[in-house]
Amino acid sequence: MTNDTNVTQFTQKRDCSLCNLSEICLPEGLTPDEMGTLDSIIKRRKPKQKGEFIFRDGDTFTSLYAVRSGSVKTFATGNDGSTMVTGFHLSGEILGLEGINCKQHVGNAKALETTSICEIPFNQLSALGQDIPKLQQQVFRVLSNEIGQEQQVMLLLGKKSSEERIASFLLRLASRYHTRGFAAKEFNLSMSRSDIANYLGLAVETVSRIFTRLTKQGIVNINRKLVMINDESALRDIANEPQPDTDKKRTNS
Amino acid sequence: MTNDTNVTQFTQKRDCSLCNLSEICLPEGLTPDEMGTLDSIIKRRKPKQKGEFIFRDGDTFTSLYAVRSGSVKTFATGNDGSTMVTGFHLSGEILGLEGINCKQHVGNAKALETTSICEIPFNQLSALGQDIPKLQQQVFRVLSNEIGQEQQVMLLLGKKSSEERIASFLLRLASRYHTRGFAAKEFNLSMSRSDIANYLGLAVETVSRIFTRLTKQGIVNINRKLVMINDESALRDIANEPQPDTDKKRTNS
DNA sequence: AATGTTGATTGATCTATATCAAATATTTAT
DNA sequence: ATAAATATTTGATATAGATCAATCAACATT
Repeated sequence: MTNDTNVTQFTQKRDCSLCNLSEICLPEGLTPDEMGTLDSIIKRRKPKQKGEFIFRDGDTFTSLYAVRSGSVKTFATGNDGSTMVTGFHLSGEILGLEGINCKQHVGNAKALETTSICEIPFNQLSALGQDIPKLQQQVFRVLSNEIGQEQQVMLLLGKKSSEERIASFLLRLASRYHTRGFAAKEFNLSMSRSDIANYLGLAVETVSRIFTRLTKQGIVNINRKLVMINDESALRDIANEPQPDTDKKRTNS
Repeated sequence: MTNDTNVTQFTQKRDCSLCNLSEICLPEGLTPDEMGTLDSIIKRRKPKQKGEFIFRDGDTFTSLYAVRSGSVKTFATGNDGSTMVTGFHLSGEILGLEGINCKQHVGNAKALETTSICEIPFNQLSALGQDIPKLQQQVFRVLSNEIGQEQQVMLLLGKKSSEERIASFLLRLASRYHTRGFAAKEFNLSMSRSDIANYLGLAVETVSRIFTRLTKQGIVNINRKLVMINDESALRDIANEPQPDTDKKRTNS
C-alpha cells in the first residue's frame, strides 16, 4: 500500500497544476473552468525515491497515477516467484489502468529514480466524466491508446529478432522522451539492463551485446546509462519500422 | 469498409436482444428501462461468412462489435506486408476497442467461420454512458480488462516456452468457451494452425508437433479442429499456471 | 584508499525452435 | 468424381539467442 497520506506538503513544481495531465488527457480542450474542476481532484504526492512502490499487486484500486517527472516500471510477479517487467512509464504518462477492471491492481509499479507522481482518484474522475463529455472521451482515448501500445509490444515480442527489439525499444523511448515535437536524440536509460532484457524477452547478455554492437557500428552511442542516437534512419531500418518520411506507403515492395 | 447496410433483415436469434452484451457489459445490473435504451442503439447485422472482414485497417472507427456467435481473428499488417494475428474473439466478446483512440481502426478483423456480429455505435454508447453511470463504468471495465488480457499475452510471448504457450492457449480458449460456469472440456479450433502459430509467435511446424506430442501423452486429444482436454491439471502444470484449487497461494515455495 | 557488492560486458558453449524439405491429408474447384 | 490448391504433419538440419563462466567497471562502506 502507498503509505504517504501527506498531500501537497511540498511546494516545488506547483506551477504545473495539472501534473502534466494536460499533455496526455486534454489536447482537445476543456474550458478553463472544467480544467479547474479536474485540477481540484488531482492529488500531489511526495516524490517517490528510487525503488519505492507506487502500488503493489493486489492493492485496492482507487486511483490512476500520472508521472510528472522521473520514471516508473510496472511488473508482474508470476506464481512461481519470477518477476516480469510489463512496461516503463515516463514523464507525462499514466499508470494503473489495468486496475479499473477488477478494482485491485494487477501488477506492481516502482520508481526507477526519484519520481514525482500525481494521484487521480478514479471514482472522482469517472464522476467528472459524467458532466464533461470531452473528459470522458479523453479517458476512453487513454485506455484505448494503452491497448494499441500493448499490441505493438505483442508484435515486438512475437515476431521480432533481438536486434529488432532493441532498435524498436530505443526508438520508442526516444520518441517518448519528447512527446511533443521531435524525438530526443539523447536520453538517459533509467532502467537497468536486466529490466530492459526482461521487458523485451531477452537475456541481459544479449541486450548488452547488441548495445555494444550498435555502438561499434556508430548507429548509436550507449555508454552506461546515456544513450545517443546518431543514425536514427539506420536504427529504423534495423527495427523494420518505416521511415517517418516513407509515412504511409503500403503497397510497395 | 463494411458493405452491408441492411439491418435486421433476418429474424433468427432475435431472442437475445442484447447480442450477448449482457454477459460482457452488464453484470452489475441496469434497470430494464436502461437495458432497453442500450438495446435500441445496437444494430444487428447480416452474419459474416468465413473470411469476410468486420473492419479493415484504416477504416474510420464508428462502432464496437460484439460477437454473438462464431469467431473472429484480428490481425495487423506490417509495413513489410507480413501479417500478424493479434487476437481471437469468441462469442460474447467485444471487438474494435483499439479504434477509440485514433478514430480509425488499427488492424483488421475477419470472420473465422460464419459469424453473427452486433454493431454498437460508439458515439451513441458514449452518450448513453453520460446518462447511465453504471454503463460508463462497464465500458471502462471492458477496456481495462482488454489491457489486462494483453499483458497476459505479453508475458506469454516474452517468457514462455513453446510448450507453455500452447498449453496456456488451449486453457484460455477452453475457459473462454464457457464464460459462465466451467471451462469447456471439448471445443472447436475455428482458426488454422498457422493463425495459432502466428498469434503465439511460433512456427506452424512447432504448433503441429506440440499438438501431436500432447495428444500422444494423452493430456489432450486434438484431431484436426476438435480439441478435447483430458487432463486439465497436467495442462496447467505444463503452462505453469496455478491449479484452480491452489487459488491465491502466493508465499509458497 | 581499500574492500565488498552489484551491474555490465565479453567469450564459449548448448539447446530450443526456426527453417528447409517432403509426405499426407483436407478442402475447393472443375 | 477427379484434379488442383491448400493445410497439416513429420523428419532432418541450422541457428539465434540462452546459459554458463569469467572479467571488468561503478558505486557504496568502512
